[in-house]
Amino acid sequence: MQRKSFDEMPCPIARSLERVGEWWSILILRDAFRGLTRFEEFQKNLGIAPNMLTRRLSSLVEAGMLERRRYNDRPPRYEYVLTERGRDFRSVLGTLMAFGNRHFAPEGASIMIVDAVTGEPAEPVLVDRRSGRPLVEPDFVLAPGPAANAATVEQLANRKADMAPPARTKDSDA
Amino acid sequence: MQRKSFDEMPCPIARSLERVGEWWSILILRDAFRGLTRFEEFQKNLGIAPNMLTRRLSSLVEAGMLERRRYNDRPPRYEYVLTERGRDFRSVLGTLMAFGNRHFAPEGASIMIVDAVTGEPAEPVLVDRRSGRPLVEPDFVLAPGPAANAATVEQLANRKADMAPPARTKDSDA
DNA sequence: GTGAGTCAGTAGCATGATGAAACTTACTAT
DNA sequence: ATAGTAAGTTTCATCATGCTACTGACTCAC
Repeated sequence: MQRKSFDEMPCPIARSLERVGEWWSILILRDAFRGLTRFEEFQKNLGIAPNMLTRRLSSLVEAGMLERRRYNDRPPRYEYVLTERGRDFRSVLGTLMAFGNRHFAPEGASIMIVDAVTGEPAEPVLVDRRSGRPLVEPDFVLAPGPAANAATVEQLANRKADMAPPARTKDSDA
Repeated sequence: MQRKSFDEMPCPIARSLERVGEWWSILILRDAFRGLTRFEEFQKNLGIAPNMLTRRLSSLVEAGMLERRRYNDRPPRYEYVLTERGRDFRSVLGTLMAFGNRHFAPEGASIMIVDAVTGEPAEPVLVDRRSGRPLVEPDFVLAPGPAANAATVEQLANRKADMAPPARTKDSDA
């Protein structure tokens, strides 16, 4: 069975995962952010099999996250560099890193984001750019966007308090 | 071949992906944030095969992201609710949603985060909680944490400008 | 008290994704 | 001419994914 595609789903999370959700893809992007560009560099650093690396790099190029470019003509040699879209993935990696450090690093953080000048560790939080307010539960909610379909609208209407713990009501009225 | 484990890697991103990086897992969490709790709800909404759903729910429970709890005794019925750790995954979903909306929603956003009062769409950015400054390239950099191993330290030392485009130097001195 | 429906799964099997190891191509360096 | 490097491709085993059908334990309508 082919892996089911998320691409038809109207959800931006599903669409993103369709491009970067495969095994290895995100780690390749992580390494690209750390400055790796060459096939061999990725291969050594990740311990990935070369055939897998070929497939993942190709799909990331196809998704517009990486650009494959020849840096040497004879012999032909290629490197993979982040595109603008790829660089925009930074915030996702940032939150994922922070999440991992909070929950899966019992020995303490092994890598973190720090102030470039002071060296002070940063504490990444997601906020609204304009107001600067953190995007947390009661202040901000999920809502259908301009391109939402009926199903999305209905699903969101069914429970506005999208991040709420178990304030279940359906049991009674179903 | 068994899927290679990321768990031994000292990287918080790799560790997180080990728990939530499988196909479907993140979409299940997304639905949990939208208020779904029951097996059947997930199954219908995602269009996932029931055996896959069973496996993914179990692994998310094992990872401490969801809690399986009995809400009915006769017959035994279970629901899956986000744990504290699971709720902490919110920021990752938020950035992923924003990223997907920016790059893979040509028809426009179908779902977004809005101000609960005004309905104004939020623009999610990642900032340092204390200073409020956005976590972007020249101001903030990656650095080894207290639990970093030698390899991590060296890799980061090799290129401090972690997000920099192709300012390659290794060609010349290698 | 029989049949239909609901909920939360299991079981069986086809197919495709993942992975290890070996091999290839096209050069450069000694 | 031999070894080494960089960027892959090929082959093949095995594991994960996915579809369909089925089960178990009940509840509710008639």
